[in-house]
Amino acid sequence: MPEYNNDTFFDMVYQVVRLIPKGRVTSYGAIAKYLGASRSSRMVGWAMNNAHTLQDPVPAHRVVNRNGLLTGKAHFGAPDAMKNLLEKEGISVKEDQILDFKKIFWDPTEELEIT
DNA sequence: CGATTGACGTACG
DNA sequence: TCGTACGCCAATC
Repeated sequence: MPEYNNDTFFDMVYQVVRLIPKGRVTSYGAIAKYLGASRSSRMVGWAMNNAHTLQDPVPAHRVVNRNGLLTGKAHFGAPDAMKNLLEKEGISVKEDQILDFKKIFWDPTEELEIT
């Protein structure tokens, strides 16, 4: 059974992802950059992978790559699970590509201030 | 314990 | 503009 790995980076990723407002999305790199590890964007993806095992829900469907492409949709079980969740929040998705991505993009480095 | 992989992104040619 | 190479760190093989 998975425990709460409050190491730092991973847990911070989970927290930021949970802070993503409904109907908004962000990118792995944006989160990594917010954490001060812009070059560790891959770890954000790994965090999401581990997030699947967490007890607390993590809206990983609101996290996409820099292109606004649903690269992680394959990890949701169903091919359209991620797309369904996004559209359910009012986000338009076409061919695994988020429409108006630039518009609904939620940048933690701007929306959230580093305390 | 060494090599490979992974939900990415940037740099370089 | 497109394709390839590398970095980053942890988990898995």
